Amino acid sequence: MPLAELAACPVGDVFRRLGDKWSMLLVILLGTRPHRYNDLHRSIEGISQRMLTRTLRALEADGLVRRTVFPTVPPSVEYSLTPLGRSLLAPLSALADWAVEHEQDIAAARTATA
Amino acid sequence: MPLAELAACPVGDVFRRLGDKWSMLLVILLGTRPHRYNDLHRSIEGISQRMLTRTLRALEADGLVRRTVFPTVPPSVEYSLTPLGRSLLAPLSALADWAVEHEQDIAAARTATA
DNA sequence: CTGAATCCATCGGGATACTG
DNA sequence: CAGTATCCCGATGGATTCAG
Repeated sequence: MPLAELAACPVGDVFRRLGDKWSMLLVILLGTRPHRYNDLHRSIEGISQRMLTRTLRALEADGLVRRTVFPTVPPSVEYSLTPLGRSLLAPLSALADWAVEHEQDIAAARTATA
Repeated sequence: MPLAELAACPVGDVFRRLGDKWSMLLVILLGTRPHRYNDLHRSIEGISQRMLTRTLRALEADGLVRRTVFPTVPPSVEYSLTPLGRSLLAPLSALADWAVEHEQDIAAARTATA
């Protein structure tokens, strides 16, 4: 795999897209099961309504998340991963596993520097 | 793999750390071979001295990058990946491969939305 | 319940100039 | 060569309020 060539390419875009505060968290969470709006709002703990909506809309525009409205009373909206979004779960999990394996290494480096 | 539990954990930290504009680019670039300062500055095309230095320092504090100073005249500084940094290349490549495979999917979703 | 709208603080990040 | 020091701007993101 030509890493040097990949660097300038879409890899950076993907990281910038998912590198914001909540995107990757939402993808992982929606990877477990579909969620409703307030369901997500309660699950995430700390996200504002504004950022939840904005992040969901961005992921929807990227084709990673599907938004399904059920015309009930009161209205109910379900968010789920698209096939593209689900295909992202595998490489995302690889990085998640790395993070878990090495979190104390990073913490150690930080305290050593501090 | 317990995805739901991982979500709240260090995964977010990793993404935020590498999600800035240049970090992941530097890791991939340093994964190919060690580089000197101006070497990186020329290779990256668009990065300012300020951000190059700041990003390198941050990666160094995270224990991902090693900075080696050779006391020559004029001074020469080499940046390379630590073992921890190299261990990150594998999951990073997985995500890079995903980005390359699906870049047209994302582009298609974007134009469909726009 | 599912948002939209507005206001405002913080921060990332670029341009430029200067230094050992 | 390898940085540091300032200045400055736009984007990110939180709090709050309003609405269908």
